[in-house]
Amino acid sequence: MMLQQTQTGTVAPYFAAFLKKFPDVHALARADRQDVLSLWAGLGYYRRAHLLHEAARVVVNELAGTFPSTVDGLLELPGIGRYSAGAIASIAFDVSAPILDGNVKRVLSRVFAVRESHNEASTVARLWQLSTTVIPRKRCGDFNQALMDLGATVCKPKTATCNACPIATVCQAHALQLTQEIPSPRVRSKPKDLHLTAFIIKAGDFVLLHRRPDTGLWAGMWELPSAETNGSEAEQVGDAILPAGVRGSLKKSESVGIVKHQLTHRTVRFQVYRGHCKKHRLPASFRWANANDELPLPKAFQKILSI
DNA sequence: AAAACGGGGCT
DNA sequence: AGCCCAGTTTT
Repeated sequence: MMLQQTQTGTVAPYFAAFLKKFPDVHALARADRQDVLSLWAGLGYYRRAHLLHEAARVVVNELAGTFPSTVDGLLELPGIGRYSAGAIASIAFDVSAPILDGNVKRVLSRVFAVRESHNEASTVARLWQLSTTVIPRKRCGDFNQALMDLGATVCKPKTATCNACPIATVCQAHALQLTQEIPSPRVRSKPKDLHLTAFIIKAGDFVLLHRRPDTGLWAGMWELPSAETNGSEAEQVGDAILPAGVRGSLKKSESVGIVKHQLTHRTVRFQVYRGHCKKHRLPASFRWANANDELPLPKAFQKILSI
């Protein structure tokens, strides 16, 4: 689940910490979601953490702790789609199932000289078909992993090293000198601008944090109190989002500048303000947090707090 | 069919 | 500054 759209090198330390805390499916199933999110903090695509937690609960509560071993059974679990079901079935259970991830798409496109864009659903369907046809009868899991590793280490997007490729002799793109042209570039939408005003409100060693809703960007994660600005004055933003007690005793807050944070579909620009006050009782969605609390905080807010 | 969903590695 | 990464779910 962590590896979905995330490189293995990035995942490794998160995976180690996660398994140390939750050694098996039972430990994960009875965990608090906040603790699951804390170990996911910084990894991104936080819905994956929620879905994995749900999947663990299904395995324990509805499947008597036994993990599904078929593609169809795996597809029933939250957060497991066609790729993950095929990968788990073939690698863990030696089922002859195809996979199609970013690496395999690129490798198969080149080997079979598929020039159509991966944006087209029909192209992806064709690649799934090809992935099915190339599966061997034995050691299909090893074969699938080899396909992915070939894409990750040899048949790379920009610098394919065909002279080091074990299957260059059967690669149609190589024969036709089309390796650089395949796959054709993906059409991508431009990142949209998101302007947020964020407040660093401190009370001694504590900082005011707010829990985000369970939907949308950074769902269920904690944040510095913030809101979309849309041209309105930061002071009004503060009036709108800060708890009344905090607002009343807030010493003059001052701007500490702009923090830019780049996401795939958003360019987030934080206008950051700093202020301090005494600790107050807070509404349920707020907390006075210190370093020991380990609340799940997205990278964007980790960055702001490290200023 | 398209959008939403993070963050970082690599060129 | 782009492009991509062991994709899935929701709209």
